[in-house]
Amino acid sequence: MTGTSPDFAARLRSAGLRPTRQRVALARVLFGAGHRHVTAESLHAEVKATRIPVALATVYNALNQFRDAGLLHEVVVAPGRSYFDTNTGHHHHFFVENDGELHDFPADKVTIAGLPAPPRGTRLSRVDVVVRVRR
Amino acid sequence: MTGTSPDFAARLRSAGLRPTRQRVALARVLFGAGHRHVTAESLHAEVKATRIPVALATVYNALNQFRDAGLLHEVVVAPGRSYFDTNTGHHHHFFVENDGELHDFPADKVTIAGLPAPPRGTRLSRVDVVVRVRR
DNA sequence: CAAGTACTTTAGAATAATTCCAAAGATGAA
DNA sequence: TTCATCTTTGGAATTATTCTAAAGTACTTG
Repeated sequence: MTGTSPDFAARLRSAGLRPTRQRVALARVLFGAGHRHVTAESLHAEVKATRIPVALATVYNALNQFRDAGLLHEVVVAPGRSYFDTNTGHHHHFFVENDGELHDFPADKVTIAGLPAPPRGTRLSRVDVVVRVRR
Repeated sequence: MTGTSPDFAARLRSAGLRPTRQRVALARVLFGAGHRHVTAESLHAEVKATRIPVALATVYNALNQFRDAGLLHEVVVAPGRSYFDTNTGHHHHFFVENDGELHDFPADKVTIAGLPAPPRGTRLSRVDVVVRVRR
């Protein structure tokens, strides 16, 4: 073999999470290929297909833990729906309003000038740009 | 009197909405003073205080209709919570992550350069910038 | 490697936000 | 006024998410 298959257990461990059977299964689905956008529901459906039993509550737990550990970013674009993005690098989103699709685009070409200073007593956490489009 | 008090009924009518007792009451609360950010729940509480009976379902109906009519903008910043903004002009938001507070800032000073073209088959609807801050 | 402890998972109940529903009520055109 | 149409309403239904307590699993220590 040329490429070593990523060691998800180690990755979880170094994020401070025990590499349990279900967390590893979830990590494999999430981080096994390119960047992904998932909802708890969609991820649950995917992981169930791998024949490893994972409860929906566990998916929610894991997503929140992964996010807290910096393995995922949470993106809120539509009421009542949270997306989790495996791309934790600096980037922004296209959101297709018709069907709820989400696409990344890199932030490195984007310049935002003229932002006002944060309200007093607050410090900047991050700037999210959502470009809403319609079909 | 110098300034005529705004005619909410007329405003609703010209938005294509029947000026019912409850819609007028809601419009009065929403548009009576400066710009507002409300949730269905908070608006419901406010309008109840005016002694005009309005069901929560009606508040949801009205907010959606007002939004569809262009009288309000919907802002989604936190999972499971939608804010409606009476400021329909071009502007962006500060979102204080700790307490869910939302503040407007005008878009006229803000320049965003280097945005990629919308995905094929879509046209731009609008660009939302959310500056997330923490206390 | 046996044990114990702390952390996890689980199913289902609980909560929260929002929408749906069918019946009762209000509005505006004629 | 009359009536057809649009609205409101309370409560049930739905959807997304979190909570809970019991059962299971992982890591540490001896």
